[in-house]
Amino acid sequence: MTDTARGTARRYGSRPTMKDVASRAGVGLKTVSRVVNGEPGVTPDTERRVQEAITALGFRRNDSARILRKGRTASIGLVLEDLADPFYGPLCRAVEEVARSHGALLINGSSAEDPAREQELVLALCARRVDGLVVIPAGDDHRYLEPEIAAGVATVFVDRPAGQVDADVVLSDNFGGAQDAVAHLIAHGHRRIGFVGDQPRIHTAMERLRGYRAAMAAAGLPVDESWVSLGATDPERVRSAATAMLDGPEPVTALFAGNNRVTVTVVRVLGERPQPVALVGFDDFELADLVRPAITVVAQDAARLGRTAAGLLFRRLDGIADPPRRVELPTRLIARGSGEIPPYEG
Amino acid sequence: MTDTARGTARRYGSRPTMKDVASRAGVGLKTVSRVVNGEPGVTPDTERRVQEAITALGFRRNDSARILRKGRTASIGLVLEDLADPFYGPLCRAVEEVARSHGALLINGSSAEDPAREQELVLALCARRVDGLVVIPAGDDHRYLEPEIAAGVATVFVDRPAGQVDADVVLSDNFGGAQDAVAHLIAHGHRRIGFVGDQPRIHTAMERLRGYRAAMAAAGLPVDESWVSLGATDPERVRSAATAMLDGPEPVTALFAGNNRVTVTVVRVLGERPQPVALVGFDDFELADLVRPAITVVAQDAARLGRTAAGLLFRRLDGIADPPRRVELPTRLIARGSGEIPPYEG
DNA sequence: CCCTCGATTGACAACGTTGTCTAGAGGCTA
DNA sequence: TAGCCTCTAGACAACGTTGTCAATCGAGGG
Repeated sequence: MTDTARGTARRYGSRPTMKDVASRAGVGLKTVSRVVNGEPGVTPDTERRVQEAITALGFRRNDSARILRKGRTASIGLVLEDLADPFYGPLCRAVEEVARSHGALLINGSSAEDPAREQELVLALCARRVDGLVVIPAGDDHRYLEPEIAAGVATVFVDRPAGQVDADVVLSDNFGGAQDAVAHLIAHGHRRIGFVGDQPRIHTAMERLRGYRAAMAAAGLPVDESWVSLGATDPERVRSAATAMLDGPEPVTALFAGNNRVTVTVVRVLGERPQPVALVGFDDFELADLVRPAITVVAQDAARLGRTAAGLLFRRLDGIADPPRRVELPTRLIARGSGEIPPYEG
Repeated sequence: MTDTARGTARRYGSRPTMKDVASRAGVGLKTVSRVVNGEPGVTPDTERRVQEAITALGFRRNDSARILRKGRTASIGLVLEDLADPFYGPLCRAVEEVARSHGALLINGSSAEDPAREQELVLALCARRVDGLVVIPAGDDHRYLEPEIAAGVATVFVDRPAGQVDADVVLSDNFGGAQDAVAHLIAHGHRRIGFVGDQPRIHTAMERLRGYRAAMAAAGLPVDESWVSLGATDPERVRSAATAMLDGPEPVTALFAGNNRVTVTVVRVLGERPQPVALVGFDDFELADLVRPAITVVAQDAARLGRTAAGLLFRRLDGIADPPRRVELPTRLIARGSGEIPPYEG
C-alpha cells in the first residue's frame, strides 16, 4: 500500500498519521505537528490546508507515540478495593475530578482485597508509565513499589497506610471515630457492647478495634472476647457472628459495626429480632436516616479522602519533594437514633 | 550521561531501558526483549544474566513503547455519567472484570451528564488508542465518533442508545419496566398517578414516561399534565415537584419515581407527610427493603448491563463483524410494600 | 543591488520497544 | 571432512510523535 493510497482509502483498522496528513496537504511532517499542537509559526493559509487534510482523513493524534516521545503520560492510576462498594465510588470520582483539573486521565482497577492482584495492577500501571498512583492498599507489604517510587512514580496511599514503604498517606481517624461510636453507646447505658469488624489484616479494622477497646477501657468496662468478631465480612458470617453475640452467655446489648457492609447486614439481623438493639455503624450510607430506627453512624468523608490524596499526588508531580506526609481526616458521629436505644435485658 | 553511568546510577525520574539492561548483562537488546516477554530461544545461562541485570536496575518494560510498536493498547475506555452514583459503580466494576479476563485495563471518566464533556473524554480515549469504548451517552449526537469507529475503535453503548450512529447497544427494558410499575399501582386502586422523571433529553427518561403513559392508557385512565414532572433532578426541585402533585388541584395518590436518586428524595418527602402515599421507584437500591414502608422498585441489573456490553465489545475486538446488535435486558418488579398502599383521599 | 534579519518550513534524530533477517556456533549425517 | 540443519543471538528498521537545527524566502536597510 503506497502512501498515496493510504491518503485516500485506508485499510480498516489502520489510522492516518501525521505523515499521511502532511502528504495530503503538501506540507512537511513537522508543520502538521505544529498545527495539531497549536504551535506558532504557521501561516493561516498553511494551517487551513492542514486542517482540511486532517478533517478529510479523520486524523487524530496518536497519544501513545506522543507519550513515548514526551515521557509524561498525563494519566494517573487508582487501585482500590471494589468500585461497586458505595464507599469507593465517591472517592474514585473525587480523584477523577482532581485529575481532570490537571489535564490527566484516570486508569483504575479493583484489587478485590487481594494483595497479589493489587501488586499485579499496580505494576501494570507502572509499566504504562502513569505519572502517579493513588493506592488503597490490600496488602501490607509494598516494598515491591520501591524501584518504582525511586524511578519517580509519585505514590499516595489512601484509607490505609502502606506497608514497609515511606510515602504520603491519607487516612480517616479510625481510632478516634471508633472511640466516639463506643463512647456514644456507653453514654446511653450500655456495658456489654459487641464489635463486628473486618479482616484483622486490614489496618482500618485494627484501628477501629483499638478504638473500641480504648473506649471500653476508658469507661472501666471489661471486654469479653466473645464480643469481638473479626474477619466475618460476607452477610452469612456477619449474621451468625452478630447472633452469637446477642444470644451468647454474656449477651451484648449494643453492637458497633465495623464498616458499611457489615452495618447493612446487622441492620437486617436486628430488624428480625423482637426487641430493639442499639447500633452504631462505621461509614455513613444513603438512607441511613430513613431506616427505622435511623442508624447512627461514624461518617468518613470519602470524597474528601480522594480529593486530599489526589491533591498530594499532584503536589508531588509538580516537583515538591518534602518528606512524606501523613494526613488524618476527622470522622463525624451522626446520631440518628439507633445509638440511643437503651439496654434491653432479655 | 554515558550508558555505563546510566547502568549504575541513574538520574531520579529516568528509568532504565532494555538497552541499559542489555549492556549491563553483556547481551544484545533483542535478547533482553526475549527474556522479558518469555520468548523461546534463550539459553538458561543467558536468561539468568539478563534477569539479574533486570533486578539490579529495577527495570520495568515501558508499555508506551510496546503499545506504539504493537498497535494494540490492551485497554478499553468507559465513559459514564457519574462514578459516585450507586447505579454505575457495579456497572463499571462488571466492565472491569470482563476487561481483566481479557487482559485489558480500564480507563474511565465521568461525563457529568454533559455532552461536551462526554465528547472530550471519548476523543481523549481515542487519542490514547484504546482498543474499544463502552459509552453511557450523555449527548444525543454521536456522529463525532464516526471516523473513530471507521478506524476500528469498537464501540458499545449502554443504558441509552447512541445518537445518529449505528453501533452495538445494550439497554434495559425501560418502557416495559415503567409499564409494570404503573400497572402495579393501578392494580392497587390508584387512578391519579404522578411521574417524576429525569431530563427529557435522556432516552431512558422518555422511555419510562412512554411506559407510564402506555400503562395509564391501557387502563383507560386520563393523564393530567400536572402529574408529569421532567428534568427535576436535584433534591430541591424533586421535592417541590412531588409536593405540587400531591397538593395540587388534582392530587395524585401514588408516585412513580424515574430513577434511584429521585426515588430517594421522594421517599424523604413522603416520610414527612401524615398519610402514606404509594410509591414505585425505577432502579433498586440498597436498603430499599429496610425503609418503612419498604420500597417497591423496578430493578435493573446494572452489573449485567456492564457485563453484556463488555462481552459484546470483546466479541468485536475478536474480529466478529456482524451488523450492530441491540440487546434489551428485562427489568424486574420487586414488590416490597410501598406500591401496595391503597389510595388515600385527603 | 547586496546583505541581514525574522518568519516560516522541513529534514532528521530520538523516545523504547518488537518483528525480521542474518550471522555464527555446534551437532549430525553422508 | 564437507554439507546441512538447528539453535542462539544480535543488527537493524519501524511504530508515530516531538525537539533541534538548518534551509529558504521575502522584506527592509545600507
